[in-house]
Amino acid sequence: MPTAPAPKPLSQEEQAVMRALGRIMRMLPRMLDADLERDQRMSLSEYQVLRHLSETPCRVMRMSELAAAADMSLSGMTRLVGRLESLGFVERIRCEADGRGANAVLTDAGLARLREAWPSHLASVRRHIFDHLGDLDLPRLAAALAAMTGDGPSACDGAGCDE
Amino acid sequence: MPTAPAPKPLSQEEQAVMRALGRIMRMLPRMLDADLERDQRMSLSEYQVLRHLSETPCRVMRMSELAAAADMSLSGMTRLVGRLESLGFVERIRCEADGRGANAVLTDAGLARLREAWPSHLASVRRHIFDHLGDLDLPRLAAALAAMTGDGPSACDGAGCDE
DNA sequence: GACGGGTTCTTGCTTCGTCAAGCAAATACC
DNA sequence: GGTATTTGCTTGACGAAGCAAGAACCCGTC
Repeated sequence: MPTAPAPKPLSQEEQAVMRALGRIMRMLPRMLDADLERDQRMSLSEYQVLRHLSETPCRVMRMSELAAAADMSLSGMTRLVGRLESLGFVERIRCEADGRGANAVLTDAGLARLREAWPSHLASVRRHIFDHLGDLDLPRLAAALAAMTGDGPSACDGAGCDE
Repeated sequence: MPTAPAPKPLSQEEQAVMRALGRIMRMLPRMLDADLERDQRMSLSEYQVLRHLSETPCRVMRMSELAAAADMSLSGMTRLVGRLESLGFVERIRCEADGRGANAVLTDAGLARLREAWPSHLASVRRHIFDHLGDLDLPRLAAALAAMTGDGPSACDGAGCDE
């Protein structure tokens, strides 16, 4: 719809939400990333990849899975895994069943690195996020946030899902 | 704290919040930006600069103000305003009172462009965000979100503040 | 008046991530 | 089997944004 017919403007309350959301979108990633970079010499995206791999049965994931899990393009993931590979944290091995596919495997060094970075990142998350949230109704907040990205209110609530 | 002493891990509920928050951080900006790019051939950051300028008394802001308002580095803003200037939407004029300073001024063309893009962006915001939020308690949500970026719960709630 | 220290912005370089194009393996169809 | 299409990943070219260093300027002191 190139020239939409002017939907109704945001209410005061909606504007407040947008203002806060804007800051979240722009600053939270940078704050978490900066902490990790400063304390652990690791970028947030690198950390996420290691984490995703570590949470998988055999510490293996296809490149495409990894890209989807990290909400990144495949080419972006190629480069990111390339960096991690050159650091020795990940190995890329061709998929036996499908010669086109590549599996990213978390190495022991990679797992060690993740375990090393984990407390620092956790502290950062607590400091920036949960410390300010008080006694808020977290499930309700999570549902509201999840709704915004199209994830239905359900997804995987109760039990252990993949992350 | 390079090697923090293992703070307590996230609870199930906290993990759910983080998961949702992660997706918000990574996807919301991209979705809003993609919509604006597709429908209006304008990036979200360009839009924000035009909006900030339009909400100011004389459609003028110092570069540094603008950078702070957009949570961007000054150098990033220099380049962004450079682009907008070359499009004719902004003019950069040296500050009379302070020869170092530069004022970014929104041109008539820039204001027109903003007004043109506005409905589309508003629709995008409604579609991606508020349409999924149902009858949620918006002030409470806004407060929770604002808390995460260090903005105290107060800031400027009631009356007309600068944005 | 000019010197030094602190602003304010700009510029050079680097990094990250995207898109578009390419290559190779797999699959579908004849 | 042999050709055509699709899929999975990588590569090339590029844009956006950051940092660090530079340039232009203000201001207080001598």
